[in-house]
Amino acid sequence: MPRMLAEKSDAVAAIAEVFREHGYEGASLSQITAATGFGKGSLYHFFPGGKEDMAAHILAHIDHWFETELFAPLRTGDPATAIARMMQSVTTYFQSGHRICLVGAFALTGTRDRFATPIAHYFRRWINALETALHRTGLDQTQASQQAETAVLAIQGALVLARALNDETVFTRALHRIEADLLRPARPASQPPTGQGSGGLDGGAA
Amino acid sequence: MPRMLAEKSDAVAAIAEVFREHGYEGASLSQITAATGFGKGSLYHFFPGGKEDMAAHILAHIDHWFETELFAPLRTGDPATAIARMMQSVTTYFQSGHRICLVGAFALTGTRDRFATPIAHYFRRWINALETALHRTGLDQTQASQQAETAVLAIQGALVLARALNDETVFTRALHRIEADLLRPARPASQPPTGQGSGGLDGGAA
DNA sequence: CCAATTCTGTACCAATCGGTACGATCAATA
DNA sequence: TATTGATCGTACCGATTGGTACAGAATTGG
Repeated sequence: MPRMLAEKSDAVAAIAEVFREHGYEGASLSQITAATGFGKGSLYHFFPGGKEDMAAHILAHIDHWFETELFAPLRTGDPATAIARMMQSVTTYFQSGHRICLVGAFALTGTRDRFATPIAHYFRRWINALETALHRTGLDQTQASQQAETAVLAIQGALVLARALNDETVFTRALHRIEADLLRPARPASQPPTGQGSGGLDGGAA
Repeated sequence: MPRMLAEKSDAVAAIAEVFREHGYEGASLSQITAATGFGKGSLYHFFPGGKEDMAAHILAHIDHWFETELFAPLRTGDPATAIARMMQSVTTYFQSGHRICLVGAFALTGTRDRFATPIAHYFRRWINALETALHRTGLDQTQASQQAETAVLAIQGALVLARALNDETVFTRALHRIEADLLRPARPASQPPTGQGSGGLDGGAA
């Protein structure tokens, strides 16, 4: 069987950057050919489904990287170490806020409807993995769930705000605070702020 | 002088929704004409600069709305009341997470470079106004600044995550937590955020 | 070596892109 | 009501869109 002259995965990373820059709908094939160095022929050979096929491969690639690099350690490794490693990996991966989260960006436009399943899976697994780690540090299930959701949410917010203000210190400052919150020793059943409770029951999504 | 047959501002709101749906680069003029009901003639009469002109007007409109509805009360009104009102307005404006923040979405793609100034101004003024309110509740300047940045950041993250998971409870849960954090009575001089202290466990981020 | 198969550049397609031109249409004033 | 100038629809422009077709270059197994 003839080996490939070039790797499909070579293109995936380059295309991802085009999507990061212009969004899914805003990215044109000519920009993609320029960024990858591949002609349309090669592109449609690798990705017969066109742009949608490319985006699907990119999301799968991102998902796989986070799974092995972050999620798995959170689920099975030493919790505190895995959490510290997560913050480190996130900082590196997002280049201290200079690089955006493609999954988060996709979630904000109509692109979400096309890729709703992988987008939701990505964040759900991230939150669940972090929740598992927190639970194993001694936090009760409810607090672990809340903290995990809050942390992932804050990372996304940090990416938005750092880019909006064009200030990477916003990102690094936020990540330090998030890490401190996560590694803070478990509090013994702190009383909820009000009787309201904000629907504290588990938020199983649809 | 002939009165206007239709208001420019009528179009602004409709165009904003198109941008929310498809992003700036992904929004086409035909989608805009369909959404507004205006033909290209009217559109280019109102916005001689084309798409970029439209987006600039939209950003100005959003900025003005937030300025009068949120920022001004935060700066001059009763702090606790203004903060509570802010959370209420944010919930309504973003429809509990079903509607995205156009400014935040613009910040994530290359669109940011086109509108860097209004985007940065929007978030900077939001943070500053909230910081002022917090300072007037008794928080010292450093803590007020930190809390304000954290809150605005969390709101943006809540919008991303709620849309990604298609679960509005993520948004409402986050907003309740943010409000509780903001209105929590000032703590007496906890150590500044620069300290990496916390657990003192193995080394933190780079 | 050569054939088989994988890869890749180019030409091409209908459709649509953002934008312009311009005559028709409208409401208000005089 | 006639005039006026803002408002609006439509036809049209060159350029570009996402996508297809296909011949030829590259790379392997035999």
